[in-house]
Amino acid sequence: MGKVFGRVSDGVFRQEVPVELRQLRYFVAVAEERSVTRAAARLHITQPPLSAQLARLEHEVGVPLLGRHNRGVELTEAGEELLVHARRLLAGVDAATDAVRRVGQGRTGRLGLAFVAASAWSVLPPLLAQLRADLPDVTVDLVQAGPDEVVEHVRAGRCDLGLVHLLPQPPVDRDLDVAVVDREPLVAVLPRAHPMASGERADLASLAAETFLAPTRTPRGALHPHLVAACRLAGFEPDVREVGLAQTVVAFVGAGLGVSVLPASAGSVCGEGAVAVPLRLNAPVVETALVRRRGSAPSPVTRRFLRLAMSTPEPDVLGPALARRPRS
Amino acid sequence: MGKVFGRVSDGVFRQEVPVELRQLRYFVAVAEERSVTRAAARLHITQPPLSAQLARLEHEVGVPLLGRHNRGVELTEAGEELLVHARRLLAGVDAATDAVRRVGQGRTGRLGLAFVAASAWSVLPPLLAQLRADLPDVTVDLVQAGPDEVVEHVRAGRCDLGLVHLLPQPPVDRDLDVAVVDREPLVAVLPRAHPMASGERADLASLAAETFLAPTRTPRGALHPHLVAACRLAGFEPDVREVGLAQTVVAFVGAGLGVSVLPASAGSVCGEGAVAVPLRLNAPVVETALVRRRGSAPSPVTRRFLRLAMSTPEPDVLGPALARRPRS
DNA sequence: CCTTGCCCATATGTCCGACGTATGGCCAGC
DNA sequence: GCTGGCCATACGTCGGACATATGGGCAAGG
Repeated sequence: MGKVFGRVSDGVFRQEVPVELRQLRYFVAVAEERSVTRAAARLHITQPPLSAQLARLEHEVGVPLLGRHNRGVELTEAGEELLVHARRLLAGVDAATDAVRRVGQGRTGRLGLAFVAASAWSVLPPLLAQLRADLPDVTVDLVQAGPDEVVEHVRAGRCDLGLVHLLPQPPVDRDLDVAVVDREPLVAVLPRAHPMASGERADLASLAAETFLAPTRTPRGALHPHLVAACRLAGFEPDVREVGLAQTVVAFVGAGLGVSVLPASAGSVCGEGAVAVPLRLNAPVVETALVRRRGSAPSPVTRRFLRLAMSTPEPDVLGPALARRPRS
Repeated sequence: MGKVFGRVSDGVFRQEVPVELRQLRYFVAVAEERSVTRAAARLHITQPPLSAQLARLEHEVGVPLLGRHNRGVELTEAGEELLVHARRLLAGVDAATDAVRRVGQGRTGRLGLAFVAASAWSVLPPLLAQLRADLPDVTVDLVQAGPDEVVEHVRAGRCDLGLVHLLPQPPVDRDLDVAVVDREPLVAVLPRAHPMASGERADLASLAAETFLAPTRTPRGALHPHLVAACRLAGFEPDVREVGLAQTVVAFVGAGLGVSVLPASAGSVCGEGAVAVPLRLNAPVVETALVRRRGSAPSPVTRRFLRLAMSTPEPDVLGPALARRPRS
């Protein structure tokens, strides 16, 4: 063991042979078995290489760790000290790999999610509930914003995902990935006192003379174009008045200021004064989608969340949603 | 690298390839350099094996840790997580080896030390002071006891070391190691009013008629036999009265109950009524020694303390003490 | 006292894996 | 389109980790 050259005094000839985890694992086994032979059996190796690793470890640390007898080995004080540290370190390695694995699998982490207000009526709550149930260690940073701001947040990387309604003819965004997570038919939103409010189905064409209330028109705002498109499909050009958010539209309809055409989920917030009535035929569909910046790879949490959103059967008025694009 | 059989999907074929510290060290270097090539240079290896180790680590953890570009690499979220853990673990390994080394070198630990009361006047205080100065992280468990109990504590392994006076003709203890740490001449202890108390030197023979006070006689008690031996050397058999500990002897002498012969250090506790006077000639010497059980190897702290005690020039009335038995 | 048994250390051969050299592919910048 | 930088792959080499075989030392038992 002792080299012919070099003093035995500690520190000399410590030629940078770092400690390895294998040695710590072996040492713990030997310490627990109080025997090299039994430890070797437990480690599924033979005794000589285990002895060699122990000698190596002792050389690296620079102090004897084991007292050898003919009945086995005993720990020196330094060995007892090392045993405590080694157990802690090995447990730390396991915990670390677990933590890293969890992050890598998206089971731990943060998700920045921008969404338009209207989605809080429909897809967002069940999505978040599912997320909390499946991935309790994922923190969601929610940002409510208008449609344009949502897309801008995603483009700028400030949010991982955005939740918006798609336009009737969605533009091709080269830099965005789009995944539809919900489809809703449009419905007529009428004052409770309206003659058509009590009917099973509403005939859009017969509303042609009414004042139509719509959310504010913006480049990415989809509800306004959907309203206009629905009216045109029914054969007339609506008299549109912009009043802000969809929820404001519903409130104004309730106040008798006009009628509107909105996604079906708007019916859940109609309150006292307004009612939602399905359209008689050819009800256009509004798609709600998650958008993601395409440039960089999605974070593990993002991937996981997307998988969740695509695999979850959404409450879909039309029927089972088509899960698009299982993986890129 | 990939075997012909087995899917590439993660998790399959995780055939128990544990993470090694080398990989963590490499990974930290790469993470810090944000470049495999630069990290390889820093690690004094070439780039390909470093890439291989990284791939191996990623395979073992099961999730990608690095995003590769043509300008270098970037950490994934899992990589960032691992970086934190890896730094902590590597620092933990260094701290652990340091701690173990300290224990192994006796720079940290506990020392059980039994001692006789009289040694607290002479060798013990400077020894403890030296210990606190040189090895501040060593805790000393002090046990004061009679000579027999001290030896018994050491024999039973309850104390690492014992500090006792040696008998005039010390018995050969097969199972004990003895290291003399101090030599003191015997002195006469006289009442201040005693005719001989004012002299430079005391003539023991002329005290032959006095009552001699001595510590209680026990098998290992050395002071009583030393007193008797000194008197016999002076040519008379003393009239001895046992009164307990050496400090009691001094107090009784001060009270005028008799005279005594004790190690020179007794003079430092004589107080008002008693004085210590060197003997005229042939003053016998009392040796104070550390005793240790021979059976088992001494603990690192014990070794270190013994080295300290042997190397320290003790305040020796005779002159430089002979350091006996540097190592067994 | 000698034998037996157990356990750890040493010697030696084999093989995997860590490393080095050479090379290819990919992407940015000129 | 060419160049340069960077990472991955291919392949040969060598050290080290492991297995087999053997030696030595101590305790228990004859």
